[in-house]
Amino acid sequence: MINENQPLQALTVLLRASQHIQEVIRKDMMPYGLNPTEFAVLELLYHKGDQPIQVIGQKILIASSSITYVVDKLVGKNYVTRVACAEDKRVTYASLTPEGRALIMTIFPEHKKRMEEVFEDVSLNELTHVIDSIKKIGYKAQSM
Amino acid sequence: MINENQPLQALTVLLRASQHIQEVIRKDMMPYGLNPTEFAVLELLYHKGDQPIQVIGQKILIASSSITYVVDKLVGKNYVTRVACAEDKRVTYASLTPEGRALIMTIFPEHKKRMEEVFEDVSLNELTHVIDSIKKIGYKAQSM
DNA sequence: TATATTTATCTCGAATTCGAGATATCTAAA
DNA sequence: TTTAGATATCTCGAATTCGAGATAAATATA
Repeated sequence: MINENQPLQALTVLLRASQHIQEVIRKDMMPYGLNPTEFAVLELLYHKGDQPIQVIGQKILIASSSITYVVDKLVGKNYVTRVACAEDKRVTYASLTPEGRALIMTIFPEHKKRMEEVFEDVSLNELTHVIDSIKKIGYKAQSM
Repeated sequence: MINENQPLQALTVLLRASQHIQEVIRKDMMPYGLNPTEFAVLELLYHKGDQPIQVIGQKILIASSSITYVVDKLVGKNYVTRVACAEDKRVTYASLTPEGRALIMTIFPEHKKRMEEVFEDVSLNELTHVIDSIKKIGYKAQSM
């Protein structure tokens, strides 16, 4: 593969790697009865605190109507509650329940280890460069 | 962000970039009435020739039952036909129709240009390293 | 103040993807 | 040859995601 088709090769490699990683996450979450989106929401709330539905959608790149569905699921499993915003009555926060917090505190360290595994064949120095480059690519794509 | 959480940062950056790129592709294909999966199938057939349903699924990482659905859609649009395999009667090939070939021959050069745009902020040398690293990461994830 | 616009969430129906199981065919082993 | 297991495709129902539109609330403008 020479330079001519480098961007297309980069595209393929990038998208396939993402799919494989997402598959790892999907399998890791299955025993907990979570899909990757539900996990992403729990992780967001755990690390960033209560978040408006709207903001969750922006952070994990999912439409607001889809977030409503995911939060419904998590509420049904008693991992999340909806909390009305006092200042702006249009806004509803999603908030971890004690059960939700306990679950994500169990899952997250395992997830972190697994991701260290995924990236273990790439040196720290290499990974730093990769992050820089992929950031540029992501920003560019976002702006298009 | 120091090294402690580098793998998690890499994960986020990688998955988000992929989502943004896929969104670019989705929007680019919309005027042609194709979704990204349908485009991926047409592109595969265009570059690799007729392919068994099964193989298409492996190449674009989609379940065989989903490929059946996608190929049905493309057959309905008259871009693809099913061709029985003479040697192995279990196998059905998907094959581009003249209309399908004409369409992908129109779309593909535009797609290529767009992807060059996506990656234009990263030098060729940089991109070579990125491809190497992401390949390693993808292989690792695939093996887990 | 009254009206128009924007924003946040939700409802609803459609599209896409999946997994489990069915069917037909092929291959290997007894 | 017959049987058992493997393989390729498809059917079906469920899960997930989306976009369009509805509703309520906040904000900006006349």
